[in-house]
Amino acid sequence: MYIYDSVQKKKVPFEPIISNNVSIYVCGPTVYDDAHLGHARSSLAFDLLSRTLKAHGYAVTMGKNFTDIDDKIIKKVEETGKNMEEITSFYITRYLEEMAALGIARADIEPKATESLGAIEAMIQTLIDKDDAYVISTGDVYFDTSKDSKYGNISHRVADDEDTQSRVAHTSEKRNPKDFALWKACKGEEDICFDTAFSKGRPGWHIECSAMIEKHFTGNEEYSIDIHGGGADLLFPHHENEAAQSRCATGHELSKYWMHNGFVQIDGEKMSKSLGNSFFLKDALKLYDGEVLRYYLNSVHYRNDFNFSEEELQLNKKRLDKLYRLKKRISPGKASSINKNFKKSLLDTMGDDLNISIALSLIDELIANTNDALDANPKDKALKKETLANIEFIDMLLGFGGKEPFSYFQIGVDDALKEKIETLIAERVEAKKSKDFVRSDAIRDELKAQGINIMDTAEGTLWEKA
RNA sequence: GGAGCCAUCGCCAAGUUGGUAAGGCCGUAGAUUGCAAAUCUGCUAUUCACCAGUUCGAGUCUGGUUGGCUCCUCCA
Repeated sequence: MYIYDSVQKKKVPFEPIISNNVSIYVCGPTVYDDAHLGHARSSLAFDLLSRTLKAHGYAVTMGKNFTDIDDKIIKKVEETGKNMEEITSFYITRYLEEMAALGIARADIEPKATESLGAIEAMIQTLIDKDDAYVISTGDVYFDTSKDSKYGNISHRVADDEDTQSRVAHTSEKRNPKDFALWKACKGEEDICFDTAFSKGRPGWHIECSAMIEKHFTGNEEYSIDIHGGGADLLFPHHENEAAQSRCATGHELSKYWMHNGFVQIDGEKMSKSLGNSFFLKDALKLYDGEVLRYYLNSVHYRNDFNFSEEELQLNKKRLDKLYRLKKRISPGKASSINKNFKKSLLDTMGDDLNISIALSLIDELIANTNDALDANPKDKALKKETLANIEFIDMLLGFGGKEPFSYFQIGVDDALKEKIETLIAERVEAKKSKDFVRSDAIRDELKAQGINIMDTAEGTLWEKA
């Protein structure tokens, strides 16, 4: 299969460092607030990657961290009076619940910064010993970017020391303007800090990921992991710095491939805290089913920016509905074996750097063809069973279409309403029998007013929630 | 100021190595239906922001113009 490597800036054949095994590390969230749609998109992108690799026969080990030591978390501690652990565990739990609602599998390894302090300290000490890092008078530890001749290779930034335009304030004790903090010494007594040989303090953001990767992945003599992922905004400086410190500490490259997902935008602008245009996942999940959100957020290629709109979401729901209508048509039943050509086409297109657009069009084609065949021969049992198997495969590979089809169309309808609907439908069937179309149409309108659409089929009158 | 990405039908969106524009929504004509809905069939970009170049041939390559976004500060 092929993936797009954002360091080489092109689509390249994927060859794992250890045959048939794939190690992926994705930068996870800093747990100081609720996850927004952007977090969802990143998780979704790499979930899709993991599923695709597995479907291609690879054994995948996925790592995704939680940054649970950070300035913003400390700020939250000060604001709320709660302790750090209370805050981080609350948001971690919430994050995992929301990702589960989107059909995202848990990572195999979910390291936290607080649980990786030993590895972090060891890596910093190694760098200090090699003089690739240095301690300044305050106790802060900086990485010396001039010691890494390849610094800049990840983001393709010119490794000059000019950066006169940079908005980063310079610390006078830094050897080079580009040097970044590996360790921040604590300033006051109330600071949350940990003891080390070099100073009392806490880790910088970049070192966490490098240390966690070294702790949990073995890699080979050339690379620590196969694929390092994250949002496009992490390319610089985060991934550049990770790569540099790991290279200097271990003597080999951090990751063989780098993949970055595009942003979720609102009205053409990146969704972010500072712009105040965040759409939180918890709010989105109140309004829409997780599966619909998943389908929608995955409908645009992972590398492209995604302009979120509720209208588009509704249109995408209609597209998903068609899959479920077909499933309704062939349910209940037992799946037989999948259509080989369909499976191959889907695997091939997803294997081409996750070409979801083609994958979705293949599914639309399957739906149309199957409906057509079923129109011609409604009792084609073999086709029904094969289609069920095809849909099972879609669910496994792409993560939608797995629900029981009748319940899919009844999401958000309570039992009382269900009973009322059934009663009205029964009444309408009687009215239709006696050709009382005025009454039957009135019932249909009444249901429609409540967001319930009905359709008369060969199998009887069916209803769905709009 | 520096670096990069993007620009395809009314809307969303595919389009590796250049070879003659997927799919969805909407619209529309029909089949089916008591009428609808659902389903199916047909139609719907000689054209890929603009200008120039390379080529037998470019949405795809090169240069430029315009517009949008992102990174250089925490960020998925």
